[in-house]
Formats: sequence, structure tokens, C-alpha cells
Amino acid sequence: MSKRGRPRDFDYSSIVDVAMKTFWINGYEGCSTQNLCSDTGLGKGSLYNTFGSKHELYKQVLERYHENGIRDQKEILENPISVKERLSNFFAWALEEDFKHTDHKGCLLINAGLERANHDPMVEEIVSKHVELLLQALERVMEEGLRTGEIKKRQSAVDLASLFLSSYYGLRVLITSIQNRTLAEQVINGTMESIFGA
Amino acid sequence: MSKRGRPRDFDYSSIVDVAMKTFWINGYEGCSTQNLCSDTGLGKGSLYNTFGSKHELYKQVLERYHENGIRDQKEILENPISVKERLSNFFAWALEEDFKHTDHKGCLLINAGLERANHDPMVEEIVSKHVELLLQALERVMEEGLRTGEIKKRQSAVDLASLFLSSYYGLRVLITSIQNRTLAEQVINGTMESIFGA
DNA sequence: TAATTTTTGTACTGATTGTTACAATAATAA
DNA sequence: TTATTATTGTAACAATCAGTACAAAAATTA
Repeated sequence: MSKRGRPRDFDYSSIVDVAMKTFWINGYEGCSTQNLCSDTGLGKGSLYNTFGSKHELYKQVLERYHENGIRDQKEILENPISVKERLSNFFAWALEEDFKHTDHKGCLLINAGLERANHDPMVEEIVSKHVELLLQALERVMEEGLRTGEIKKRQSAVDLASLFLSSYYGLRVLITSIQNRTLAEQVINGTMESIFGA
Repeated sequence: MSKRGRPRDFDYSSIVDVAMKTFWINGYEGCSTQNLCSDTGLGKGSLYNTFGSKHELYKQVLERYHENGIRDQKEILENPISVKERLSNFFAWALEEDFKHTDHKGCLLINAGLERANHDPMVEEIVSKHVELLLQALERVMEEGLRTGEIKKRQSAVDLASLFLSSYYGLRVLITSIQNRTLAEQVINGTMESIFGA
């Protein structure tokens, strides 16, 4: 009694994935519903019947990106290896994310935040939540590093986490805007040295 | 013989300033030529007669923003006071830039870079140039700090400059996406401590 | 004044925007 | 089979997009 009528012949989840890439490449204002239809293969009927609006589809995309992202980031940061290795892995993961794709670049949440967080409360909310969770995870890592003595600095965990966070986002912005691997490696080097150096 | 015909009754420079704000608030794709006309007070005839296209006006805006920006930044970084004060002033300047406006936020060049650098060579070029010049200015400051002993770390000037650069861009992204002054101050604190701390 | 040159506003272009209407289609439940 | 329900593709919607055509207006030069 629950599922009468013609079943849809596409996979909801796959559509969100494809739409993610389309929004990623073009931004929200920069891509049309026509683009979304041709990229996903859906007709307008199906797209609007399923998602209701371009904005709602965008929301689904951002929520998924956030959930996948914070999962991956936590996995890296909570791995029971040395703190230095964890942070190093975190940077390596970001670097790979940014250089493995040739058509879309950077962190989708940053792109969305800069394009729309000011006028779009939905975007603001998701980005805020993500940053908050990431910052908390980083603080826990820094606390552990300070406790075990792996980090010898006399800085607070909060300050260290904030430094790392901003450096990380700055790195992704720089990579996205100007494709420069050397600079990226210098940023990573400079940040790691600042935390673990003499 | 040089200026015959009806003179324009608006100031080119002022128009670029107004257009800058319009692009800043809405992004490139997010604002229409209609928006630009109503904000500047120009008719379409005047706007297209003067600038030729939306894209050309955007270029004028970005070039002016870049020139003004790098001028201000260099002025702060080359001020003959202590290196620590200079970098502190630099952060204070960024903080003020981001919090003094309520309608438009962040660094226009970052916004432009993330929205368009990938498909628009003009944008990529201006952003690259700006980052390069800023990085050079930062390197000179770090070299001076290392030479005078004000910076006691054993990091290279390049690494220190890269760290500061990414942290600075990360800061501006964070402020733009999530309005959080406390986090901003933690970022600044964390970065300054990393460079000048024990 | 008259000829010349540029600016200005208005109307308009074809294309595209996000969204809706709806009939044909295809499945299930009875 | 028949009734029901959801999905699908197509056509269309008013609104807006970037850009153009052009004549009226306003200045200069002669």
C-alpha cells in the first residue's frame, strides 16, 4: 500500500552526486536548470517532481557534501597515529582533493559560502555547522598533542586549532584560484613547522 | 580638436566604484546589467558606450580593486615600525575591511577567484598577480624579521610568508562565510603566536 | 548660426532564466 | 482487467538575460 504508481527509473542518490559536480563547476547562479537536466539526464518533469526547485536540490547537494566531508575529515583526525601524522594526512587529503579533479576545483562549501552565505541562510547554516564541527575536531587533536607532549609549544589548543583551520582554508582558496603546487607545499610546510618546529 | 561632441555627464571613476560594490555584493553571475544600470544611474546606452560589455566593466573593477588593495597592503607591510606591529596592523586592516561593511563581505579578489578563475583567464591573471606581489612583500618582511632577530624561529622567510598568506586568506574566507569575531581573533592570535611565540 | 561629434534614453532583439501545466506512460493494488 | 497513483517528456509560461539599434539631445568647432 505504500508504493503504488509508476516507480522512478533513476537513483536519487546518483542524481545528487551528478548535480554536485554541476554546481561545483559552475556555482549556483552560474548553472541553469537546463544544465542540471542535461548533466543528470533527467527531464524537467522528473527533476521538479523529485526536488521541487533548483534551490532545494542545491540544499541536498550541500548537505551531502558536508556530511561526506566531515566524515572523511574526522576519520583522518581521529586515526590513532601520531598527531603530526594526522595533520599531515589532513593536508595531503586536501591537496589530493584539489589536484585530482581538472574540471572542478576547491572545496564546494567554501565556494558556496563565499557566493551565497550572505544572502542565503540555508548556505550560511550548513557552512557554519561544518566549520564548527571541524574546529572542534581540530581542538581535540591539538589537546592530545599538547597532553602527550608531541606539541611542545605553549600555545592553547584553541589557538593552534584556529591557526590550522585558517591555514587550511587559505590553502584551498589559493589552490583553487591559482594553480600552484609549489606554493601549496610551502603553505603546508610553513604551517607544520609552526606547530611542531622548535 | 580633441574633445568635440557632447561630454559625458558622469565620472568614469565613480562609476567603477559603484559597479565594484554591485559586483561585490552579488558576484559576477549574480548581478545583471540592469542591476549595474540602476545602481550606477547610467542608462544602457551610456554603460555600453563607455565599457563595451559587462565583462569589460568587471575587468576594470577587478583591476582597480587589485591596485588599491596591493597599495594599501604594501603601505602597511613596508611601514618602518617593528615587524610584529606591521603584521598585526595587516590583520587589523583585514578585520576592519570585513566588519565595516554590512552589505558586502570579504575580499573581492578571493570571491572573484573562486567564482571565475577556473573559466575566466582575465580573473585568473589578476588574482595570480595580486597573490604573487603580496607574497613577495610578505617575504621581505619575514626576511627583515629574521635578520634583525625579531623573529627567532628557524623557519625560512618563504615558509613564514606562505604560512601568513594562507592564514590571512583563510581568515577572510571564514569571516565572509560565518560572521564570528571570536574565531577571527583566535585565528589572528594563533598565527601571531606561531610566528613570534617562544 | 551651421556642421560635426559624442552621449543619452528608449525600445527592442533573440536567447535563456526558473518554473508550471499536462497528457502520455507505466507501474501497483484490487 | 480495471482503478489508482506516480513518473515521464514536451510544450509552454512570464520574466529576465546580455547586448544592439537608433534617434533625440547636447556639447564643440568653425
